[in-house]
Amino acid sequence: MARRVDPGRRDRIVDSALAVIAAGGVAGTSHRRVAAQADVPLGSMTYHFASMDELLREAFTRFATTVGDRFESRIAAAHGTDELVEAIVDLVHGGGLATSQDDLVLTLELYTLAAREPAFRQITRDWMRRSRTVLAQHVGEERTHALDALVEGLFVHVSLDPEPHGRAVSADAVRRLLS
Amino acid sequence: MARRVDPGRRDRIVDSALAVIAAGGVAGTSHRRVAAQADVPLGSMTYHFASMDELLREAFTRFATTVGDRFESRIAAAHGTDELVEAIVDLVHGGGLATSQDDLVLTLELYTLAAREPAFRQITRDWMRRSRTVLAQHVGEERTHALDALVEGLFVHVSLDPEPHGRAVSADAVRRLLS
Amino acid sequence: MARRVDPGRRDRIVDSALAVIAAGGVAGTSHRRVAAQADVPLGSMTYHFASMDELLREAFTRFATTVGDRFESRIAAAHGTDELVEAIVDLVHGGGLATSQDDLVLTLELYTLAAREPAFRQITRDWMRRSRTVLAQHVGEERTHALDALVEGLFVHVSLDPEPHGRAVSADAVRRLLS
Amino acid sequence: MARRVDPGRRDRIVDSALAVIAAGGVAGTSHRRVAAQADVPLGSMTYHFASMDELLREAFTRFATTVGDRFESRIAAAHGTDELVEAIVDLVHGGGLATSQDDLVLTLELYTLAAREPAFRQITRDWMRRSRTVLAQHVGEERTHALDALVEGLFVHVSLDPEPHGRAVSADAVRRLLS
DNA sequence: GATGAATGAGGGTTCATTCAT
DNA sequence: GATGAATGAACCCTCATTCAT
Repeated sequence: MARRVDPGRRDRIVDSALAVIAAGGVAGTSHRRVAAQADVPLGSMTYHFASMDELLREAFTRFATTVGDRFESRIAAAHGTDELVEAIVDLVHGGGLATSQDDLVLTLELYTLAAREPAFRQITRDWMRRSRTVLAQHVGEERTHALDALVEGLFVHVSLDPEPHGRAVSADAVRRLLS
Repeated sequence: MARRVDPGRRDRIVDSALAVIAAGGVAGTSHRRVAAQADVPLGSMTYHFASMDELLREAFTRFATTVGDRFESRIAAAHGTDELVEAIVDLVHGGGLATSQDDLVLTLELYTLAAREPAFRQITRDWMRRSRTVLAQHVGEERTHALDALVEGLFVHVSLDPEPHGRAVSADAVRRLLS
Repeated sequence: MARRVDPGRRDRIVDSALAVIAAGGVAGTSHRRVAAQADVPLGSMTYHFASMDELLREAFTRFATTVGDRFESRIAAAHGTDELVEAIVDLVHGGGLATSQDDLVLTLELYTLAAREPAFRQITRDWMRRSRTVLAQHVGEERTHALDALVEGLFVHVSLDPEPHGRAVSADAVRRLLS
Repeated sequence: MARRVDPGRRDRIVDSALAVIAAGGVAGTSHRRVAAQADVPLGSMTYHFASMDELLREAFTRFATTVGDRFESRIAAAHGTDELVEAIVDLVHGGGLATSQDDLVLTLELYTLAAREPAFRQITRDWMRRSRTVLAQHVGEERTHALDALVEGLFVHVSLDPEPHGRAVSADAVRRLLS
C-alpha cells in the first residue's frame, strides 16, 4: 500500500480540512471527506487528531493565523493616513481578508463555532486582539476597537451583499473613524 | 394519541427548529431533534416540510423578520441624533440585535449559510435592505451602508469578545459616521 | 426490498441475539452479527433497541425466564423427597438448567454482566428469587438459600469439569441439605 | 524515553490486564487499555504477547493461582470440623474467594471464557482440582466434589444477591455436607 | 391527511495488528 | 530487541427519507 512514510501528512490533513469546510461548511465536514481530500486512509484521521473537534480547532487556528498575517503585513506597510485608508479598503474589498469566497465561508464558520463553543472563542479573541495591536501602530489604542469593528462589518456586508457598496463608501467611513 | 387536531403545528415546528439550531447549530439540527422539541411525530416533519432545507429557510426567514422588527421599532422611535445614537448603542449592547446568546448564534448560523448558499443569501440581503431603509429615515441613503456595516461589526465584536468594549466606544464611532 | 411488513421481527432479533451470544460471547456480539442472524437490516437494530445494552437486557431477561420456566415445571411436578431429589439431579446433570452448552454459556455471560452492571444484577436477582420460591414449595424457606446455591454450584462444576462427578454425588449432597 | 530497561515489564502487563478486565470485562479489554494501565508502549504489547488470547490466558492463570493460594492457606490452617466450617464461611463471605468486587468479576469472566474455549477450561479445571485436593485434607475424597460445588454456589449467590443470606445459613449447609 | 415503521448510507471512533526504523 | 506510526476493518449509532397503513 506504499505511503507508509509520509512526512507532512498532519499538515496536509489540516489544509484539507479547511478545503472541505470551505466547500461544505463545518456541518458537511466529516473524517471521511477530509481523508479523501488529503489522500489519506480514514484510520489515519483519528490517529493524528484525537477527535473531530481537535482537527477543527487546529484548522481554524491556522486559518486565523494566515488571514491575520495578510492583515498585518498590509497594514504595517502603510505610512500615513492615506495609505492606511487605502490598505484597509483593499483588505475589505477583496484584497486580503478574503482572497476568495472560501475565506468568507471559513471566517463565518469560525464565528459560528465561536458563538457556541468557548474553545473556538479563544481563537477569535486572539485574532481580534492581534488585529487591534496592528491597528494600534497607526491609531490610539482606544480607537482600535471601533475601527476593527467597522472593518469587520464592511467586510461582511461587502461579501454577503449581491450589490455591494463601493470602495468610496468604505474609504469615507474609515476616514471618519480616523479623524 | 391526541394531538390529531393541532392547528399551529407548522408554526411550532418552525419555532422549535430555531430553538434546536440555537442549541446545537445547523450542523446539529435533525428532523428527530426538531420533532422532539416540538412534541410532534417524526413522520410529521417531512409531511409539513418537503425537506430540511425548506424548514431552515422558513425558520431563518422568521428569525430575520423578528430581529428586523425589533431593529425597526427601536430606530423609528428615535428623534434627533442623540436618540438615534442611543438607540443604536442599545441595540448593539444587548438591547435588540440579540436578546440572548441564542440570537447571536442564529445570526451567525444564518450568515454562514448565506455565504455558501444563494437561497439563504436572499434572506440576509432582504434583512440588510430593510435595516438600511429604516436608517434612511435619519441619514442620507448613501450613508446607510457604512452605518449598517458599523452596527454589524460592533455587534459581532461585542458579542464574541470576552472583554467587550464599552458603550462609549460604540457611541463615539456611530456619532462620527453620522456627523 | 420486500420485508417491509415483518411482525415478530423484534422477537426474532432477541432470539438471534441469544444465539449470537451463545456462539461468541457478549464480547463477540455486535449489531452486525445479530442483524445477519435475524436476517434483518443493520439499521433496524437500533430502531428496535435504543442501544446494545437494551438488547442485551431484553435477551437475558428472556433467557432467565425460559430457564426459570423449565426449573419451575420440573420442581413443581415432584412429589415427596425422592422425586424432588431426582428432579434436581436431572436439572443439574443436563436435564434443564442447560439443555445444551449454549445455555451454560448464556448463564455465565449473564452472571458476568451482573457482576459489573446493576441493571443485569436485577435480572439475576429475580431469577434467584423465583428459584427459591419454587423450592419453598418443598422446603422451609430458610433452607432455600443454601439449596439453591448448591444447585448452582453443582451445575457449574458439572458443566465446566471435563470429568464431571456423577449423579450419585449430587443426589447425596441434595439429600443432606433436605434432611 | 527512559524505561528502555524495564525488567518486570511482562509481569506488570499481566497485572494491568487483570485490572483492566476487572474494570471493563474481557469485552472491554484492549491492547491499548492494558498498555496505558501498565504505562508501556502500545507496540510493546504484541511484542511480549503474541496475541490477546495469550495475554488473557496468562492473566487468568495468575489470577486462579492467587485465589487458589488464599483458599489453600486458609483451609490448610483449619483444624477440626468447627474451624473448617468457619474457614469456609469466611472464604465465602468476603474473606478470600473475593477480597473485592474485582475478584468476583474476574472469577466470572474466567468461567465465561472457560464455557466457550477449551484453553481456558484447562485453567478452571486445574483450579477446581487444587481446591478439591486441599479439601481432601479434611474430608474423604468422594465428598470434595459436592463440598467444592457448594462453596462455589454459596460464593456466587452471596456475591450477586443484593440481600445475601447470612453466615449461619452457609455454616449450616457446609456442616450438613461434612457430617 | 397523517404517521409509525423501516432502511441504506454515512457518521465518529476504536481496534489488533503490521511494518519501517 | 523494541517501538512509534500507520491502517483497514469493524464497531455502535444517527440520519433523512420512504412507504404501508
